Amino acid sequence: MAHSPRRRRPTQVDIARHAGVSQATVSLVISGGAASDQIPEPTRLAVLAAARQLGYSANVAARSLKGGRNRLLGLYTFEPVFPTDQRDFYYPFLLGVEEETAAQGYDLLLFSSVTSAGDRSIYAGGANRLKIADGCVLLGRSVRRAELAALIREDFPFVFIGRREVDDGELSYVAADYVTATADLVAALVRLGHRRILHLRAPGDSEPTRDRESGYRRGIAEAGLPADHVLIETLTDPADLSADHLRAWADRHGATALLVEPTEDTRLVEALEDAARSGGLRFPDDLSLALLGDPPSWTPELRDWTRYSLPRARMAREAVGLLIELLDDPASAPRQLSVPCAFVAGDTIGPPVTPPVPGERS
Amino acid sequence: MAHSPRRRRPTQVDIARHAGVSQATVSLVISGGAASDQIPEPTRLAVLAAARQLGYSANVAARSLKGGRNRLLGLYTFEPVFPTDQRDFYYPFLLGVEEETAAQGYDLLLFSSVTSAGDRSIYAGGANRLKIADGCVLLGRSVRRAELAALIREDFPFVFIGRREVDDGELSYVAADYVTATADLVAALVRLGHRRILHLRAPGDSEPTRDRESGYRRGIAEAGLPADHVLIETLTDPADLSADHLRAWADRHGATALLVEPTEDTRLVEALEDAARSGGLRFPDDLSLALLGDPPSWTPELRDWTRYSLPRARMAREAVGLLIELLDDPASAPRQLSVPCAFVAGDTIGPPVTPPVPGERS
DNA sequence: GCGTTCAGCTAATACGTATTAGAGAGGGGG
DNA sequence: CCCCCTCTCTAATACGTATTAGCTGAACGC
Repeated sequence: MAHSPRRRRPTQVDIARHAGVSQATVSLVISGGAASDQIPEPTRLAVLAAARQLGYSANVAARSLKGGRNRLLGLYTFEPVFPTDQRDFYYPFLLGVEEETAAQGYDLLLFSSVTSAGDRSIYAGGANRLKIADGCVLLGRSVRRAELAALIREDFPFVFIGRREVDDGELSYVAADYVTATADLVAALVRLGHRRILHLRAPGDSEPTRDRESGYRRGIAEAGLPADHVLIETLTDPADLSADHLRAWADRHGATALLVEPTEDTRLVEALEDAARSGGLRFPDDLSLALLGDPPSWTPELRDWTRYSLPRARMAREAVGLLIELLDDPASAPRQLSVPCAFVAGDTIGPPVTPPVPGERS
Repeated sequence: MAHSPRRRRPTQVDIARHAGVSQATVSLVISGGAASDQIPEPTRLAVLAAARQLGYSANVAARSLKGGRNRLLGLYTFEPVFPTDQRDFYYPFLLGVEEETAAQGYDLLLFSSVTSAGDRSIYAGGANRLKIADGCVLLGRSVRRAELAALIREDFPFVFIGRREVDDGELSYVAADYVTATADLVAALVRLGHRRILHLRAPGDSEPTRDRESGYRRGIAEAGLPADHVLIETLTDPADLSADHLRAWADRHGATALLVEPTEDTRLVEALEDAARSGGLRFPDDLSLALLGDPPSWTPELRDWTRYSLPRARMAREAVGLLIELLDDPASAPRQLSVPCAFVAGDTIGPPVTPPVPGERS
């Protein structure tokens, strides 16, 4: 079968010609929700019939150029989400965003393309790609602050999943309350009798890491423990989580419990599983250990880690809801939402086994 | 902080005024890769300086309005993919589509919104929603043929993942070769000594189901078995897969092996697991059983089913590649790709245990 | 018969960019 | 002095839609 050269997409002008009306009328019928009432039924039907017959669909570019809406929400991630071992971490967010977007009657645009320069940037080719969407949900740890600031300057509506700060102004976000959740975890350990609790934090100073540290410090302070009980180490490489290494760290600080900030990939928890299995380190028999967040995988874990759990799907849905509120009221100021983390009791903490260092406050 | 009323973004006109040139010159400098050489250095630099100073970024909508393309590929699924237990089945497709789309420098638009009418239709509001994208990958079992036909009539570029047929013309698809894979599975069973092999097929007559049945029939025929050895039952409800029911079916047909077409949700395989566990039915000790496709979950299975496996990620990537070829050469005819399934040996088939029915051809 | 009102439509325009034809200046060759 | 060429830049236009001001004809009141 000979294949016809691709026809030009029908425009409102084509429909107008076909239905014997003007382009303006077509526009009113097709998209003018309010003004559409003023068009009498016969005309409306004629236009719609012509539209259907010609296979019309609006040109997004033209529509958004004009300032109209596309009923498109974007999802932009600062890290590649899909084909890595990080996907298990990000997938629940994606799920939530997708679900709520659909529920609100929007379609979802995944900004995934890497530019020719190999640069995964919002501003590619001097243009803000996100602008095709009405608004955007942002996600990811390795934020490029400059781009965030530029988005704010441009007044582009977006919501970050996770607390983010920029010098140049406020932004909207939906964040998990790491501070309270971490402080609560410290309190739980103190109640069990722990006094020296080591916090293994991630390198860098992204907000999630900072918030966990704040929560840890607050927990220590609220337990009435002295300042020299603030024990923090930075975990640069998950490979350092060998059983021997963990024991050495605990001994050095006299710690009986560990609070570990998990990574978004699978390596950290795998290292822990390995320390327990082949390293002979038992939780909580030798050491209490709690995770400051979810193990990355959403598949059943080998261990039931004591931890708190981010309500990822809920955060995502809230973010979409917030974004749509921003869209509906463009004059509104940036807003911040905080959602609590869920405590998961697990089975990796218990009473301290190493006796407290002599001379320590009870 | 008071929030400024949304500022107007600087445009090329603003830059032009600022730099004392025309808008056309600005356009040439900013985006005219080739023509940019013809602009003398001082002018170029002046324009770029002005652009930087004003914080210019190009308006995508305007750009793509002019050019026609949005560098957007769509993904439309005929069933809701995300929030159901079908997601494990569809997720690998999504993964592959996303990956290849990104690799090709496109962004991915997920058509997920349900229209106001509650109708999950391509044609909503008298318009073809898909047209927002340059082209579209389609996916799903419960195809609405009429819509497919309409897409073909409109010359909208799309590729289906899975073999589909429409009366009105040809369409492009990337399909798994169910026929060969199923025939091969029959041959494997025959080699083990099976003669009476029961095929449990899904209800309905979608292409995947038809292809599996064709493969089954071909396998029986190629093994030189007579026509009365073609044993087919339709499995309406996965709950019918109880151990008792399976035994009854096998007895009625004198079958020693079962070929089961899996569903896209988790119920079927769960029923099988259950038949084995609480129903005391052992594979392959009591009965050989192979799946005509993947168990739905991509998480580790309890049983290692003998089966063939669709190369879902690869099919998805091929579909995207094919779609982009269609876009690059609009005059090209629809194309069909077939990819082989991978045989997974598993541990649920073995020699027949019930002795062959007397009088049967060896 | 004249003004008024109203429904039902259209003409015109703006949105920001890319592209093309060509204007204007300057110079060199005949 | 004229022709032609090059170099640098600009005016004009198209892209498809949304929106607004306003046109037309009919109905109505007085």
